Amino acid sequence: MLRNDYPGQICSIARSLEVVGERWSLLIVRDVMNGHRRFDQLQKALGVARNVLSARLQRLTEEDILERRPYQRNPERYEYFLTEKGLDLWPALIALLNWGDRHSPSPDGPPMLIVHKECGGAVSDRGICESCGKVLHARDARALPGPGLDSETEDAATVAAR
Amino acid sequence: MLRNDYPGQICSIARSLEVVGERWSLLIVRDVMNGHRRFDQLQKALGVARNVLSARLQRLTEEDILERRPYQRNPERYEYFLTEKGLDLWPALIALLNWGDRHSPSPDGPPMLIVHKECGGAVSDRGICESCGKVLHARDARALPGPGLDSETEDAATVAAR
DNA sequence: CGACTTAGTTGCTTGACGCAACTCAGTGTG
DNA sequence: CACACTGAGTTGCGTCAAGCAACTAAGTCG
Repeated sequence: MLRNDYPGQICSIARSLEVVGERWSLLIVRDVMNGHRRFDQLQKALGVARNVLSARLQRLTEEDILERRPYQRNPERYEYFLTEKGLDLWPALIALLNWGDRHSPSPDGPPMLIVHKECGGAVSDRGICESCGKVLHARDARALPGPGLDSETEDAATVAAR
Repeated sequence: MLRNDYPGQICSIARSLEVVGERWSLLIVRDVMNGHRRFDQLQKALGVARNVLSARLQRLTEEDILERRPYQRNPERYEYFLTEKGLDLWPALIALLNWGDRHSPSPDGPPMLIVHKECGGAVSDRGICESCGKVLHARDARALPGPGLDSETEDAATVAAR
């Protein structure tokens, strides 16, 4: 049992945070959503310590949020994918993203935009397309670099936009 | 500067987590939403160490998520209230709550139910009333103890339901 | 043959958290 | 008057998690 539990808490929020409330966990989920799938890719994108990344990937895999699939043999190499449970974290990520944009705005606008793949509309804080009104899910949306992203971080942006 | 930052991250999710991603922060916000306003009340409800609670309340106040107001003098005693910024975390909390209910269900059903004050309808994972369809905010909803709450924790439930 | 790649693991250090005890100002009780 | 109690913290100490750097393992490339 890891230490990040909340003993005595019966609420589902607490139960969720036991799993995804650990430092880096949600950012790992976000990056896997944005197309980062391999250990080194995630490590470089996040700047997280390798041992911590290793521990988180293991925990997230155990919790059925990520799935570890081999993509080659000799030597065995693995990629990480989101399960349905992992993809279902999308509304929470969107809520946090919009909260950040609204209350700690960067001077030039949001660093990352989320748009509805189908119609290109902006996505609201509730994960709803503001142009067509549909309630969206992780697969319906795409992240694009926003105006608040300064030039020195362009490479990170282009990776994230894939 | 506290350690819980994510250097090199430009994303708003990371910026949000710098503030509310610390252990206990979101649970404190949840409890203040549910009517806990005083130090000892929060400490007992959460079971968090007093020094940690003290540090979190200070940080959340600095970040303008909570507001500290005196409710008596001699000796000075304070209560904590949510600011608009704090109340705006509601969609994120609802998303996490619903994710927990969906993916790590307790045997007897959810331990806590969120309902629309006005019409009593259930609240969806997007913070939308399932009976009247309105997009809700923190003040429009109320938490009630759910069927998954076992008898031994009834006192916590009644407090949370206020 | 040595350098590079990928995916980790190991060892060490620092810092955050948990726990218990203490403070401080005032109130209530015998 | 002495003593216990309340509320809101603060202090000190030990432990566990996170950061950092170096190392391993299996295979590929030049």
